Amino acid sequence: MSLRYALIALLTGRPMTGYDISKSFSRSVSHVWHAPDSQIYPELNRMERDGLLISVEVPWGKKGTKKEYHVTDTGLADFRAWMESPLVPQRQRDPAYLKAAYFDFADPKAVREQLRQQRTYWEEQLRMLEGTRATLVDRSHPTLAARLAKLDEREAELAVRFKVYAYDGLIAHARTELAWIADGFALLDELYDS
Amino acid sequence: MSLRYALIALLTGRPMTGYDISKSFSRSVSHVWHAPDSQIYPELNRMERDGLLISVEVPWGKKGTKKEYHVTDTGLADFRAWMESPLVPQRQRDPAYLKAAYFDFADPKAVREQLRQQRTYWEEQLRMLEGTRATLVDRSHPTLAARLAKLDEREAELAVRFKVYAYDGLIAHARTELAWIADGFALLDELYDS
DNA sequence: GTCAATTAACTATGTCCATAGTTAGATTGT
DNA sequence: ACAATCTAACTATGGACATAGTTAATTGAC
Repeated sequence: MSLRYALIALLTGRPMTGYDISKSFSRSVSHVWHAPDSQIYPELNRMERDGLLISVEVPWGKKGTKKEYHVTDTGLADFRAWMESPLVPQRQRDPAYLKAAYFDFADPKAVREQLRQQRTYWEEQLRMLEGTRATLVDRSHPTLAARLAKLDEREAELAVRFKVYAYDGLIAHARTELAWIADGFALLDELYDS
Repeated sequence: MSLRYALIALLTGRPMTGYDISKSFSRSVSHVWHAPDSQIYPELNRMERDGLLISVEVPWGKKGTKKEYHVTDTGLADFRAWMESPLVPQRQRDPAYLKAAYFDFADPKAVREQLRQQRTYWEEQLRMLEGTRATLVDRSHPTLAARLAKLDEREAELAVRFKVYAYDGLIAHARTELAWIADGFALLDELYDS
């Protein structure tokens, strides 16, 4: 159900086509919530059916048209209701921890290689998160900027601070993963090399 | 596909019935990997069909029987292959971060209440993780103890250290969440109260 | 002028996962 | 004696999600 609210959240910034949304998801939104096209398009249709969004046909080139989705009052009310509803804690389901608990079943070289890949992945994540965080702070992030244009300074301040707060959480998470990976290398050195 | 390997991992400790496994999952295993009955039983059947496990009918009481699942050599080889295969990074899909990014849409009181609930949840998680970690270190954890009985001291040391390592990662994760939640309270104080 | 890349909007299939049951024998407490 | 609880092994249904396509118009590069 969270995809629905991720979509409303994104569309509060500015109206978008399914394609725009898909691109946003594969760029910055996926840091907070990942979804592929095959989930986005059907969900947009269901949301329009449920009255949370309305689509407006907009011409595109000479013959083409595209559908721009706008959040309705119902959609916004639904979003606020969800925002104030209790959070369902996520179940643990990260294969990295499962594997780590059984590293003794694998060859140390293969383990080291996996840790290197994990480190590369999280370093890249961290770099991207810090990059996006900076565009939030200086208000140059495109979707955020569109939303801020509709708000007064006090509201804009709140919107920016909470987005930065969310990114700070993601950044802390990435740093924690990297520290854990570094501990993993140290543990391998201790157990297999010396 | 990771459920399959979580099941083999668990069964390397000792043979178990589906019911034993289900109980283990709702106790300690769910820290590393969560799964309900409705996933466990069908997956055990598929794994037996695929030759990764064999089930042995064991009498239970006067008339009843139960099926005890054992890991086959094929199953163990499959597990080792998975352990050495590259890890697929998990996509971000935690509603907590999505919500945090849009806290300005919710009433500050409702936000505070959610942060309190999150804090309670993660404090409880942390308490349980630290409790289980202690039973790993002193080797009193039942499933681990069963597995250690089959290993020599060197192998046992490795098995224990990697399990503790995995739990240390989970504990660090829980602490990071708690620190982020504390930052959330501080941010609310700054933005709404003073 | 044409060819590749991009924009747009999907669909199809299968697995994963959550919620909520069911059926039946065994054990324990009173 | 019998009720409550536990052990055991499921099933049914629907939604979430991944992977991998399809079709067609538009725009930009050479």
